[in-house]
Amino acid sequence: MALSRDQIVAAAWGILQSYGLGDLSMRRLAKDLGVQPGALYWHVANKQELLGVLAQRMVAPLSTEALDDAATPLERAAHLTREFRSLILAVRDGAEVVSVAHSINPESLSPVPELVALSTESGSPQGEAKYTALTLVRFTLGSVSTEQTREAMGLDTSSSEAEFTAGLERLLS
Amino acid sequence: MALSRDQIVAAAWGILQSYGLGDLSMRRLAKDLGVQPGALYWHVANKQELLGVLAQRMVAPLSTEALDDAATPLERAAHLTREFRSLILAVRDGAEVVSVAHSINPESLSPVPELVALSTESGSPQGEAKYTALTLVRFTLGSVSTEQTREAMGLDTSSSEAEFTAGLERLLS
DNA sequence: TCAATAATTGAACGGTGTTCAAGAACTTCA
DNA sequence: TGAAGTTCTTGAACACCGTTCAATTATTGA
Repeated sequence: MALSRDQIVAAAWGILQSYGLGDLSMRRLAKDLGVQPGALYWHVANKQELLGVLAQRMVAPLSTEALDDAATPLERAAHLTREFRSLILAVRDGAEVVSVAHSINPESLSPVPELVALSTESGSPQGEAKYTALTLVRFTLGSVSTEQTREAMGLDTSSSEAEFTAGLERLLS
Repeated sequence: MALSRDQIVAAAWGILQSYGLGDLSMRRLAKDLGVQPGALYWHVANKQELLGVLAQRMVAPLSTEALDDAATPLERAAHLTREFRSLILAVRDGAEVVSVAHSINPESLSPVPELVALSTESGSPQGEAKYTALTLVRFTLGSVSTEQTREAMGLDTSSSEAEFTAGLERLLS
């Protein structure tokens, strides 16, 4: 069967999930697909583009997140941020990958647009809402980055969740 | 003259400052010092250890930061966090380097201990103070990481300072 | 069937961190 | 001074990395 872009992305996703960014090389990817490394470059411009796709895939569930209308915008923002943390935490080196994607496109990558909407809905002026969203996302990325670095080094991460929750509460009060 | 650990650190600092983490390879470092790469490993265990020393060097000015007694603890915390941002922002890829060091030793790397002290001084309970400090540092690292990634890609960074200031104010109110 | 297009190979370019036997350069002590 | 011991450096190798590109093979449409 012919190689396809989707196949490459799927294989890359698998390696990232199971072995981490350190093992996700173009050569390893090619070997897993039974192909020479050069073949990948017909379907994908470079490694960074591939990582961008993986980042989008990681946060994709957020845009279809069920928005419980019973909850207040503030509660929904908290829930969305928690969900964001869970999604990137579940993929090895997820924070590193999403961090670059966020940097390139801070205002359009989930959950920033959703958080801006919620913050506006709860009464913030336009500019303020944007700042709130960016602060939430950058704090979360910083936190998960620390947690995953420690995980990769075999250090204790038992306090990570409490630290994240404390920060989230400070930011949403 | 004999090669020394300090000499290696100094040369590494120079490369990081002027050319960034991408150019800071053990081979490049050896070449700059007029030595074979293997020689470095007599003085330094590995590259990561070296980066740890560079991270400490970057935040070192914070521990001797003049603490203006006229200001409130809250104002001093804000000032210290701003200073932290400036220091890592001034070194190329500074956020990336300091982020790893912070992850390995979250509670002893500056400015965390200093921020804990200030937060306690201003009336926070022990546990709360720690959370405040960690949140401030992780938000700052997330912010500067974004800013430096954009810088390295030639993207606009003119809104970075305002975004940081907005987040800082939310966290210290 | 033949030409055009799409996709893949194989090889190379110029790197990377790290290890280690061998040797050189100093020190110490007789 | 000379031998022994320690400290430091070399040179080569190992096992990788992202990316490019001419040549080649598959596939498709006429």
